[in-house]
Amino acid sequence: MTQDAHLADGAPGLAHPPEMSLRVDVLLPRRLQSALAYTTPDPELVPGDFVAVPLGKREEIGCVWDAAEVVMARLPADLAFPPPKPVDPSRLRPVSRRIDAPGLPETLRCFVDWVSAYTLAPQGMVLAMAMRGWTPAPPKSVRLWRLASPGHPPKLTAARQKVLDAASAKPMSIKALAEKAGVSPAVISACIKLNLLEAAPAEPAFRDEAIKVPQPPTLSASQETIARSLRDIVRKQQFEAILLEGVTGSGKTEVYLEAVQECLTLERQSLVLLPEIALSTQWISRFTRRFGFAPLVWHSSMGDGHRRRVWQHVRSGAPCVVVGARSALFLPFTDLGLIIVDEEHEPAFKQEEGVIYHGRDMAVLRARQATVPVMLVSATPSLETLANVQAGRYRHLVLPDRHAGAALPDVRALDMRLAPPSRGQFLSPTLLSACRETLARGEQAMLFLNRRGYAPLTLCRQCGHRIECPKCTAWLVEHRAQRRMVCHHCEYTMPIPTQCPSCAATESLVPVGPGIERVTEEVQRELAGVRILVMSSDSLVSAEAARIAVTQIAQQEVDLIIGTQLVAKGWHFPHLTLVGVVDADLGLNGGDLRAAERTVQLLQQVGGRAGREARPGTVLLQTYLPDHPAMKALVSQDFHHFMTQEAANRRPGFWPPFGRLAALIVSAGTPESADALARALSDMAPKGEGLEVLGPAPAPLTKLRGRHRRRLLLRTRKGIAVQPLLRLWLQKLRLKSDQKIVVDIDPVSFF
DNA sequence: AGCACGCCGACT
DNA sequence: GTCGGCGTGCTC
Repeated sequence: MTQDAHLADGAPGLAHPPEMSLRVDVLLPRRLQSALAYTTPDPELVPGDFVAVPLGKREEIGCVWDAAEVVMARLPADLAFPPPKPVDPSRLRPVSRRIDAPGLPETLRCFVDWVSAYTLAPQGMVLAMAMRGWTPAPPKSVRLWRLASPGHPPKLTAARQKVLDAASAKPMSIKALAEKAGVSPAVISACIKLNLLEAAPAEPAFRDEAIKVPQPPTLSASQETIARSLRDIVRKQQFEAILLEGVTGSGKTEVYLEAVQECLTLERQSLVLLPEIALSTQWISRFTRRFGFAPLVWHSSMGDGHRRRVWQHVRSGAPCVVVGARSALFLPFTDLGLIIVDEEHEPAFKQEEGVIYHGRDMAVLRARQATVPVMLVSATPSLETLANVQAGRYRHLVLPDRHAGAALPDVRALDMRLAPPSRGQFLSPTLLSACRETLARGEQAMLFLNRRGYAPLTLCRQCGHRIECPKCTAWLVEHRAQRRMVCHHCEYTMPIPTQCPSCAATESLVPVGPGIERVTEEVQRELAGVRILVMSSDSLVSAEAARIAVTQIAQQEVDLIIGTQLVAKGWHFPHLTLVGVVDADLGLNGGDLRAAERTVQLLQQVGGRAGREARPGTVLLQTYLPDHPAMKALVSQDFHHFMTQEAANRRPGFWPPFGRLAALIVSAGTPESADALARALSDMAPKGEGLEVLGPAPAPLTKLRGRHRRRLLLRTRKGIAVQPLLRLWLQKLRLKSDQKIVVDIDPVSFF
């Protein structure tokens, strides 16, 4: 365009005032370390606003972010890091436009900054989690308005009173209200301006279903005492962390739902985190029965429409209860009043991919930033949480006994060295006869084995060859139902070979060890005619399938349940009285720091499925290590004694929670490259008082998905922040194209 | 997502 | 020495 054409457009020509050009930082939901700088003429643009910005040739939606100094100022000193060097002002491009929609609340931006600084994940990746569910153009639905309670009663004209009367029934659109009240839309607008009316949540998803009559539970005296404390805590609206502990079946859920009720009474928002979505079906129906309406459900496999509705509802500040997976922490709550983390000890709260964070720990942080209480709930709390109780940081509330007088199950270890199963079988005679007796009494039994498939290993009897995954250091697991060999660590599968891939011998391949398919076969053989239900991630692929299974069990359409991990969850099976653990030692191998703790937590949870009603339950643990502290703890049911021992084991070495860990997982295309990088890291390792670098060691899965892995572990004393050390350390080296380092702060899994 | 840039192999 | 494929990293 020429100068003349410009003038011809009616521009003020030479008198054109220099366009006021303000600098704004915009964070984009992608792999970006920090916000990018843009310019804008709009002085109204504030942090949190969504904007469209040019990025290369494309246009992207991002969020106006707080200036680097502001971000640094709100991080604690030990998480702060040098701000990125400023870009040349001439390179800045202007923001395309502001998007007219509610932005990200400051509390959520704070949370994003903190999570990014803590986990060392790119800030943009963390923002991406906070923007899931947000779409640039929410479908223009008609805004609905409802009565509000204005601070000061303003002038009420006759017309306005008519509007208020009309609005008292239910939220309505401006047009509908005007018609009903017989006034002009202008009166409605005035009411809105005077805060007599407020926007109702766009789609009140939790009132979608017919509201039924709430059924508040009848609480026992001890439950009521705890419930009263929880309600008091919620009413204070201060940050406080509470451990709510109670054995399986003690009615923890009913009790913490009282806290949720209190939060609803305050007209504020509650967030309940569950470790897995599989759990949510039963939880939702329980909640719905209690409150008469359904909660807002949030997890990663929800559809976009649903997700958008939940996001908008939460953003509107309208009171609600969200139940969800850890990612629900990144919802834009504007009036959060309470966070609950159910089954807080569950390792599933740890996100192991992308942004690696611990849902439980981040929940405590989110609660602190929002100055609201957070309640961690478990029958078998993690050592981390118990240490926080011990240190006086968390309040400890304990539900002493099982609800309705049900007794805790009787737990016995079956020493497999003394009474082994028949050759090629995995169920000891004792366990089998216990199953028979239980079924004969018309009760249900459950066998637990945390191993999918037919057998964990397929071996050639001729040459000793083991069938392995070509991409991972792992055996392929035979899945007879699918007629395939499956790798449990990557997507690799192959047909079941008819001859040995190594020596070509036929009929020489034998299964070694049990998986639940093999146990199922054994039960069919030993307990003929028994109605079996298999519960594993292979057999229950959807929430619907899980729901049907639970109903079948409750209605006694099955006699015996065989399951993996999945059966350990909070299910309530009223007729189940016997739980058999096929291989109680399974989780103890592998040199994991928390192997024993986790075994006790898992098996106690599984055992807790037995005898939840009138008839007493029995738990039988098949073990070759009956003297292991974990087995002894399960038999004596003295969880706290065991955890005291665990603490004593970890304290001298400064293992968590008495010190801090960060894992560096090095991976490369070749073993040599992986070794070289691991050595380079090791050579440049930070040194100093109270810190130690362990490794490099081959990661437990030396090869995973075709990549060769090594592991280093940074262990520091309490009070030494690992993040600045790691930043400096990693800054020093340049990675080759095939090399990668993943940082895992506070690792939970050692794989 | 799309493009620049750099490393490495093949060819004039 | 130079061309060009492809893989990584940057985009403000």
